[in-house]
Amino acid sequence: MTIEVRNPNILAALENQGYRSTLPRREIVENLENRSDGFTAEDLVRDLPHIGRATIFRTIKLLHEAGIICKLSLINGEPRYSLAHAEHHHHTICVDCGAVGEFHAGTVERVLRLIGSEVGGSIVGHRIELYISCAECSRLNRPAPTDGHTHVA
Amino acid sequence: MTIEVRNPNILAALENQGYRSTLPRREIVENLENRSDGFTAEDLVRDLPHIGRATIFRTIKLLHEAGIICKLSLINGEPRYSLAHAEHHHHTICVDCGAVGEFHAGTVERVLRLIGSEVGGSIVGHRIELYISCAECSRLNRPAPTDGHTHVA
DNA sequence: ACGTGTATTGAGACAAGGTATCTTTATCTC
DNA sequence: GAGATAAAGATACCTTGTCTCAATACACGT
Repeated sequence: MTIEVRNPNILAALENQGYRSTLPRREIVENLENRSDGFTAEDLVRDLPHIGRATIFRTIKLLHEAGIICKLSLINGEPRYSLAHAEHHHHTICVDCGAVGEFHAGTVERVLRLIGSEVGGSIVGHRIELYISCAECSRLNRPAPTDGHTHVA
Repeated sequence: MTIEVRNPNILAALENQGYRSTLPRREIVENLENRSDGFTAEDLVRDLPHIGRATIFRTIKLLHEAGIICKLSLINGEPRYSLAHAEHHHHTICVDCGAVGEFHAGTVERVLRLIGSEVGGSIVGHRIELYISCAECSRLNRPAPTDGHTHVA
């Protein structure tokens, strides 16, 4: 059985790190590449029913550790995954349709570094998520309500 | 049975919103006020074994919705809760000891608002978490390693 | 102080997301 | 192709919550 992988870079990256190129991994990577929005582990489980649940989760973890996919959380904390396109970035997440975008802002990084130096100790990392109602959704829907507590910019 | 509540404001806030002041709620609020670090729901379940699990979770949800506690996520996504001290703020979380701090940075808010306007649509909210090794932990431990993927400032 | 309506509780089943274990299978290397 | 070993599949289990429903406890009017 042959699976056509549009972008072999991901598999190559895994192989360079000593991982084997197996059929389930190829199928999962192929499935990932055909997605534009954020997805859940269950999405993959449903799409690839002949692949075991554990393998799906193991592969997601692998890809996450390799920096190939990002794990992000919706406004209510639900997890979502998304293919990483840039090196260092953060995400905009549409609360209505779930579309995920990437952005990078040097200013924000600088300010966080400054804050880190003020509190002492050392900075390990940071997480920034910007929840939006995307252009299309906010045109269609009435303006999305805030939850009253989430930090609205 | 009388429970001494150091800070009656929290209960008052709930009562003002139409909620009853029950014994379990008083006990949970009291327990919360004696904590400085982030805590899990299971911490409360363990500390207050005579209160039902469901009630612990229901009360946490209630307090969260009322803006009295914040829900935040560790670097690996595990949930933690923390008493809110300021109105609008974000958190520093020590990856070694779990200590939670608050900060506010107008610059970051402004930049995020700007980014939101660039992507179109409307901003619903944002989440910012700054993972650190706090002053004490980074003095004791060898410098905390990064996970290689988390966005290091 | 005392019923009474209703919010809340407790117990336990259930759900989502994920990990551990253990046997079998598939890859890679020679 | 054979052999060592990584990885897969099945399944049990874990964590963090949520739902249901009967029993209880608040708060309010009198």
